[in-house]
Amino acid sequence: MNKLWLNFALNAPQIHSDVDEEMDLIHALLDAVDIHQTLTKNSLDLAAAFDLLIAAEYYKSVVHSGWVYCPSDDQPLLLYPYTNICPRCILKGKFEYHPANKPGSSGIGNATSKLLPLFIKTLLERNGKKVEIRKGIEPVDVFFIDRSTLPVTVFAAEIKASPLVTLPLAVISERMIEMGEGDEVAKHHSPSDLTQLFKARLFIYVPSQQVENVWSGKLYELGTKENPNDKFWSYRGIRQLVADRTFFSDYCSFWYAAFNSYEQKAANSVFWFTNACGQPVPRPDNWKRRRKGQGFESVSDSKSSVGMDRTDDIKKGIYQVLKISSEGKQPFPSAQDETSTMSEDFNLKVGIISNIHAVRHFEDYLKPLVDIVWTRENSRQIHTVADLDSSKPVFNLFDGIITLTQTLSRDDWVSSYFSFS
DNA sequence: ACCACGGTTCGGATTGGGCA
DNA sequence: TGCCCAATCCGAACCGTGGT
Repeated sequence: MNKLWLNFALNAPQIHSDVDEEMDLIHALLDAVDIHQTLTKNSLDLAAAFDLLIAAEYYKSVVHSGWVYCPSDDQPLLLYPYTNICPRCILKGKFEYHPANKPGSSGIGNATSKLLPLFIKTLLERNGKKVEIRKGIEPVDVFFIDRSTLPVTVFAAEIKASPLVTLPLAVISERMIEMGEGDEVAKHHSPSDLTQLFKARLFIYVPSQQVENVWSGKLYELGTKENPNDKFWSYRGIRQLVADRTFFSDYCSFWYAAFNSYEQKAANSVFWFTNACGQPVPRPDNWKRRRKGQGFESVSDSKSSVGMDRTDDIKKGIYQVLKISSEGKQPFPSAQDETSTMSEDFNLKVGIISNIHAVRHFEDYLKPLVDIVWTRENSRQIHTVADLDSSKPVFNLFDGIITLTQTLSRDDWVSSYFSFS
């Protein structure tokens, strides 16, 4: 039963980016947000920008397989989608199944739980705050440390990060033909390898609204992945792209629409680009069945939810903050602890950090809990606060839930420190 | 250096609640 | 009642860490 994590919070290793490309992209994204936000004043820009950072991470692992050949329009494309459909056909209202290209769980978890703290740190620093982020241990993911207060304030955070959308990659293809009944015919919509991946001109496919609810894809050039070891091609590409105001403005318009449809489960074709969009409606006759059972594939499973919106994750997060608070804010006195000297005195705050607030599940899963305060008391005779020793401290279940889209705070320090604008 | 361990995310399988 | 889908349960794959 040690509380090492508490004693070493101030001395834990600092989190830093070991590659320039990451910090370069973060700054470029925040520059783009600054410029765009002065025009639109839309509070979603930060979260939209963060999705591009995750996208850069996803695009790292693009491979030759997993592309879909889409012959429609005058320009055939090979597309590399991140939900289970052809992204171009869906904009015409047609569900054309093709498996999504989510990278494996392993690397991505680590990357995002580092990228979100770095993104927030950079953001706060650009607003003139001094920020230290340190690697948490045991139940804590990351510590945010504010040394401008006395005593020092330490925010112990549980991190949950997951993108709303990852836009498909695209390459321009020549029109393909195949053998039909003894004659060559135009190749139809089908899975295909991109045999010339390296040095191919890779684009991001951005849905752009023509007229009310009519969308069509625009291609923005990202650049090239030079060879298998070219890990940061997408970081370079997106950094250059976001300097283009047209791109960022188009992208944000799309992202707002996607966010709205995610929130309302609206009947909008860009809805099908968002994670956790569920089953296609109406389901086409030839829609793919699941491997087992009589169910059908989804476009994107409700489990692959957005931000902190996965139900399992909310529950896990609440347990974590409760455990951290209980151990950290009101330590059990024990002989062992008396002898161990706390390296420094600090004020502990506890909360959850995510890219996007719990849009769908706040009402059912979080709202009933937000106003809970607690204390530890082993008497069974407590029925009102008056039964408690009046000097007994009482704590918040969490001091804040900080996300790029919305901050829920129950603490003055949290409110002022994590104000993003 | 190696290994065992626990933590991460993702996604397949199962459960169960709401609705026709 | 039976069907459908989101919620939940659980395991795979993988990573970092701490002990030997």
